[in-house]
Amino acid sequence: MLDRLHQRRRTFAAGVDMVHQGQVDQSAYILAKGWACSYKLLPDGGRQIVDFQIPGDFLGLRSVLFRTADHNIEPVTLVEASEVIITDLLDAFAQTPRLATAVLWAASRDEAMVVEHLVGIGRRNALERTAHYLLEFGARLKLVGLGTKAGYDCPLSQYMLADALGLSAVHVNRVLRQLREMGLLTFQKGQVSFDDFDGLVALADFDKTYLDHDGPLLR
Amino acid sequence: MLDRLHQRRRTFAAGVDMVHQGQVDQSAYILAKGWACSYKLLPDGGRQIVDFQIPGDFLGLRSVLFRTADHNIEPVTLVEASEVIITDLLDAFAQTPRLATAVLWAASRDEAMVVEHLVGIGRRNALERTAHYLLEFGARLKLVGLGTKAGYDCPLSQYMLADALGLSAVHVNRVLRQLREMGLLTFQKGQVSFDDFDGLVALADFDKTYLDHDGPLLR
DNA sequence: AGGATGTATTGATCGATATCAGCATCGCCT
DNA sequence: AGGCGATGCTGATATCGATCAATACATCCT
Repeated sequence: MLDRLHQRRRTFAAGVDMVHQGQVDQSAYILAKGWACSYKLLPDGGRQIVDFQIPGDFLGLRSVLFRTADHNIEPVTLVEASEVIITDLLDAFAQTPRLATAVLWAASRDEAMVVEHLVGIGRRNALERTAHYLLEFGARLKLVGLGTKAGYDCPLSQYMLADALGLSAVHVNRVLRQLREMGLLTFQKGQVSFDDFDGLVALADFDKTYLDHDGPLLR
Repeated sequence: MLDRLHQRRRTFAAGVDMVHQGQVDQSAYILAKGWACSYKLLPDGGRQIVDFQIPGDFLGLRSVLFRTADHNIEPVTLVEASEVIITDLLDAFAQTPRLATAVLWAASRDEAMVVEHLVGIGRRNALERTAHYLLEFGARLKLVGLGTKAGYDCPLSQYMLADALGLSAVHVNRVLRQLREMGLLTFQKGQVSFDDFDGLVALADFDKTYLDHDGPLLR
């Protein structure tokens, strides 16, 4: 059903916003290739990255529901995405009510991730938080076949990681070094390697099941 | 339509969890009276409050969709809430597709609030963050007729505020004092008074429109 | 009345992380 | 080849907010 809603495939260059705050009436997408990030700008020029999107993720749904975007979306790498005409999607709810539940479920999963980041930033220190974040990517990428228990390709710079973790880039660098020296994980040259997966999970208090809730309506 | 889904009215005493992490198959509610909060516990015993719910808010929807709760919900005051049988709700999507859109919209609004808190905790200092939070309550309460531009009743202790803001209770106390001494707002005896609304908005970089997006499907 | 508990308040000290500064490396552009 | 911007890395110092400790004041319980 969802497949029928896919429209033309579009590509976006890295670093050029696909959506920016305040923009109205833009489209939603399903990410096919590459990474993107959604973020908010602050008056002091800083930014907070709210989430990264990887292949398979829905993108821009909230902006469409609100008619005007409340955040920016920027491709981290070259991105390919299929446009979804949202009126078609909403109309489809009438014929396929389960689709509505599925979309609602996907939105809830997104919210759960944001909540997890909120908890991380609010109550975990830089080391735990960074470990948790990189573990989460591992779990998400594995779900779509882009990562293994050993590691994954990660196109993020330390600056982007910092904006996501609420840290300075300098401190991210130190934390990564510390994780490396503790023998837990190595992030170098665009490659994350889990050197001691269980140790990491323990340090970060990572819930290995938190992303594999049952899909929508399985029972 | 939603009204037909309301079931028996239930009351919950302050401080006794309505839902706790890991619990399966519990219900969702619509809050009729009182305040509640959803939070996550951390292994070190600390907690992060993710959001507060006020009358009119949906509560526990995510837990139901996931079948197992990923957070706790605790009444802050004596709470009255109407139970919503979730299978009824999902079934209703078939007859009333707009209901699905409306629920999706409500979920997105919740997510937008969590995102705003994430930005606050990640990139705003304690003063701005506290101001922003208290302004947001003002906006939300005004929407349901429980607050005015001048202020509102707020049953939160400084401890709860601290758990929501990612601060220590001691520091919340100092921040509140500072806001008071700056002539911006007073929070005492369960009463928040905006002494200089515009000054607060400026300090907190508060987007006065961020909660009055058009409702779902207005066009 | 007396004690327990929860909350608000303030001071003193400590520590995690930011900020500033500088250097090294690499790919890209001309 | 040379220059330049982006990124990674490290040291020195500054600052915000945590933590510890103590007091005051309620309310509730006995």
